[in-house]
Amino acid sequence: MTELSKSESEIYSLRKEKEAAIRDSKIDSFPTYFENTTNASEILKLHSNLTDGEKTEISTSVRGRILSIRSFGKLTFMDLKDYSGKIQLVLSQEELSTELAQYIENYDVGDLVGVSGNIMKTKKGEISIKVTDSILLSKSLRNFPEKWHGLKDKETRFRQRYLDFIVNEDAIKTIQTRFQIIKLIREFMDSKHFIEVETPTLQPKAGGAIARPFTTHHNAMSIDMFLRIAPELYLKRLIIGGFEKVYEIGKVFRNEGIDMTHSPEFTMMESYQAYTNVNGVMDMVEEMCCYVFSKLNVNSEISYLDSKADFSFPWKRISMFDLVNNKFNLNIDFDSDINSILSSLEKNFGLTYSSKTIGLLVYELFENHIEKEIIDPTFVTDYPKEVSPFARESKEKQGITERFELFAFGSELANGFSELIDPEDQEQRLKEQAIKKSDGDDEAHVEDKDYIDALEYGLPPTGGLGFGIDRFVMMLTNNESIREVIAFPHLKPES
RNA sequence: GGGUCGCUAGCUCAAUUUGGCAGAGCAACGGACUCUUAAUCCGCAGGUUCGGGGUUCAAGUCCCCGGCGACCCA
Repeated sequence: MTELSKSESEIYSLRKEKEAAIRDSKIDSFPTYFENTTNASEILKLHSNLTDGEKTEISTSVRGRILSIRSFGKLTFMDLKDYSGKIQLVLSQEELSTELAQYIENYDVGDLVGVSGNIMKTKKGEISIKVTDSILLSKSLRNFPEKWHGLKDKETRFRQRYLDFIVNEDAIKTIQTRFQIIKLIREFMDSKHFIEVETPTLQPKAGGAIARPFTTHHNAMSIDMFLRIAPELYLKRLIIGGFEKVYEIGKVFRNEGIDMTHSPEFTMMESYQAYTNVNGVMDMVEEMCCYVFSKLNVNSEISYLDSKADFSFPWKRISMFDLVNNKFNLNIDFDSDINSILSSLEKNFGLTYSSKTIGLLVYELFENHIEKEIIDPTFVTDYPKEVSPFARESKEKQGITERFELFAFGSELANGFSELIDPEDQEQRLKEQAIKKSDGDDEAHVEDKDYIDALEYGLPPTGGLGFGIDRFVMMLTNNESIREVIAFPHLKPES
């Protein structure tokens, strides 16, 4: 137990005394099981037609946490909260046995109790339970945050997330929506006959994305291992093995900074489907989001923070080259002369770039000047080969891949492509990454002979997708920070 | 990695500008109260001002070092 301050320990010992009084009472407390007949919101829903002041003989029992107590001496009101909502309890001392009345005197805000009683409506019109019996299920020994202002301090909210969930309805609602969304994504993928799989989280090589991994060590095998930065290369091995449609929802880990949109561990849905390509993947993403929106009753007009976006389908699909050309009034094509474009950018916009290739230049211009401005959901296509080591090169446009990233509200939501299936090409691309790595780029991809071996047995033409669950949830729950959509976001220990 | 701001009672916040007894509301505790729902009224108590050092007669306040957090930038 952490050390308590003086006022905290006073409350602690006081509540310990009340707990002892409860134990000393003839009423047998702290049962391991308490049967309820219904829950708070069900009661409110079923009895809204009562008239003010009406009392019924309908008996009910519920269980939950006491959120507040308003006492009038001989009449006491309490708010009881369970998973479904809140219900008011009315306790009239004259209608309870002396023993039970004394017993309930020992209840505090925060205690978990079971109650039985009859459903009624107060004179002021609040549906309540007139308590006839109650039992303490678990005692709270700590002082709760204030009921009106609640718990605001972000650090405390995330360090003691359970308190946040008890006190802040928005917090619990966000997490509920998160898991509902994940469930809906599963439903959709299952309906499309994808099978859900699990691939290694501990990997001897951290592959499938451009990111710095967390490192660990396996003692028995005596090798360093890495937490996965993506499940990609294993999922494609499953496609090689004959699974034609697979997906995985799980954590990936990237050893990078933490900010409003980045968490070192986050949740991705990755899917791979044989015999389709980048266009099929974009279609599927749209269909999947459509399913989620309709089940969540989300309007196609989505408000997020200060902006509004039109999520009606179909979503715009536009080449990164077109976006850049429109923005800078240029006419860059995959085979343009880089030097004349660099000088034109400098002359007309005062922008100094030293990109080595057309592809890298377009990519940098897009990242620096355009990405943040994309509000309506948009599939940006034609990613340069240099930044897409696993995507298949376009047949028509040299140096450009069949790849897209989906953006909305200035943030990346998804990434997908026609998978590179040629082992020689793949080997060459990873070699280029390895050179970057040896030049000091610790995010560059490692060579992976084992994966190349697998490709040599034949990967069918395949469309792959990575879909960022956390950011999707942020947009649908109107949360600015990724921490809000993660039940237990990481914080540095205090000491 | 750089910058700005913050950390005061269990919670939400004052007091920092100009160094001069560390305060309020809610929660708790004692009392009154049978229809409240931020209940009301009376009373009482609660502090390592994030930690360490320095300046000063005097530091929550100024200076230095450290911790944690928030935001902005790269």
